[in-house]
Amino acid sequence: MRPALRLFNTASLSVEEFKADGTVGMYCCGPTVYNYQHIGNMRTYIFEDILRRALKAAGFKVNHVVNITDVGHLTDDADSGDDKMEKGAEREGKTVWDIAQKYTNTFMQNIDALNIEHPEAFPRATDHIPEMIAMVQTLIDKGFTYTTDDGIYFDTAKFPDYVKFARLDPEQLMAGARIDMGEKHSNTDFALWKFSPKDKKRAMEWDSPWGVGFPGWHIECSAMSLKYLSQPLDIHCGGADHIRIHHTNEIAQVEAATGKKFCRHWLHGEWLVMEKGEKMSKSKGLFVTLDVLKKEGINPLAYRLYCFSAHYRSPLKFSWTGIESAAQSYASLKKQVASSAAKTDSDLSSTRIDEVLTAFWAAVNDDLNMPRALAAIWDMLKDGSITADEKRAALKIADTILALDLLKVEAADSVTEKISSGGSKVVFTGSKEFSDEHVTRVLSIVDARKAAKLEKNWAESDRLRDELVAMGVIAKDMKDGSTECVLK
RNA sequence: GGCGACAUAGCCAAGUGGUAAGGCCACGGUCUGCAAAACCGUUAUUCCCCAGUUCAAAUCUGGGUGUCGCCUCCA
Repeated sequence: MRPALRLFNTASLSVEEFKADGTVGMYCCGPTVYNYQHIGNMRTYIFEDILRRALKAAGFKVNHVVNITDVGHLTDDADSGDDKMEKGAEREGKTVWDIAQKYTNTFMQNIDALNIEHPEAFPRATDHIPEMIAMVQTLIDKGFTYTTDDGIYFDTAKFPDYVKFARLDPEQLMAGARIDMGEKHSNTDFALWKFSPKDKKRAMEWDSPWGVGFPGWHIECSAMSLKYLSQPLDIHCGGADHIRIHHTNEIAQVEAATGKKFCRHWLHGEWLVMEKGEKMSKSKGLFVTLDVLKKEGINPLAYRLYCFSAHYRSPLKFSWTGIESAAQSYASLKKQVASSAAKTDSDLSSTRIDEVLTAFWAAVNDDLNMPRALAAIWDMLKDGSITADEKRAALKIADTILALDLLKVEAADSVTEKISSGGSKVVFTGSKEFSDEHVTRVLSIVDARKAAKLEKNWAESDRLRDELVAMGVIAKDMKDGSTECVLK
């Protein structure tokens, strides 16, 4: 018996049993494609992927939508702010459209590398300008807006429930305001449509009933979520930063426009933080991408495992020693699976598998507690009362959530086999690439060491191994007489 | 300035009233000429500090210290 799926809801600040009729409509805030997504962004998508997989495991169908934000929002709320897409284009000497395509592509590559399932829809903001204009028009018609010199604004004073979701105190927000109010009536009012500057043509702008301009920063998610999902949405996710501004504004504009509840269940992922606890952020230039990880020889799935070490609602500290320990953990997990599991798939009763995975499902369904779920997997692997067949079958099921390719045998392409001139078999492993001459030198040292070992000249063979270490090579003597060289 | 979160072993962390999960590292053992790998085992009388509630507190309350986040685009 698996327990019912329980999930934290930001709206109630408590863990609730999740219920839905059949299909779950789920909207997750996606990337703005003006630059690389860093691994902190990826942490949120991994959390949402676990949510998606847990929903499916609990028997729900999922209709999952993730937006691609390819409209340039401003870097700040004042007129002086630059458009991020335009800045990206300027930086790389390309058009904004090229920039959007480039970073959409790398985003897709990244999520694929992390075994993140694709949602049912990936709508792009620029394909939905008419829907956004229609929603703004509705809000205008219903009297929730006012117009200033630079745009059409949502009047939060007309929506008394505005403060409810994030439990805001408008007076206090006012007191802390650091931004230029411009002509806004209230600090919490936000733009629905911005007019293009009169003296400058923007790279991305559209005609509207109110003049040439571009959509405000919150309208796209609202317009697109309502186009692809039925209201109220069952689930809406995003990063923790979205609670106070983005999601609060979304609720206001949607509920004002439709008169109906926007979304039932909200989940927010916490930050990946740097060693001092500061969040990884693009604007601070403090970030690591998946490609950087890969260059350092870290398997993306080791990063996925790293994300499971903390609960999604807790900040997770990132460090290089941390990611290396995750890589180590990932390697040893796969080795355990390979060595302890039987070679063939077996048909075991699902009751028995669920029994073996009791602790695992209890953890997953308890608000996606992946640290506990992983602990359950380690405990299961060490449990002598569970057979190898059962372990393998259980891991296959657990991997529908973990998606760590636990049963997949690694392709041997990172392993190179060479025969030295002395006839020794040398197997090269490891992530670093070495030049041909470097490899040749390693081979000759391996030969020399082998000769020394045959003469039982241990001092010489140890010296030669040290020499290899100095070159960044760890030599292991294998049972079959070959030498494995790990390049570091 | 306002609001909020967090503080658990060397590191990453789970645990929200019943006597400290798990991973990595380290250490010991088996194996090895020695190593490496693998396997087995060990590692927090204690959860930032002080006071309180309770039969019982890492978990609740009050105070203090520290770190971070949000209030501006942001996962």
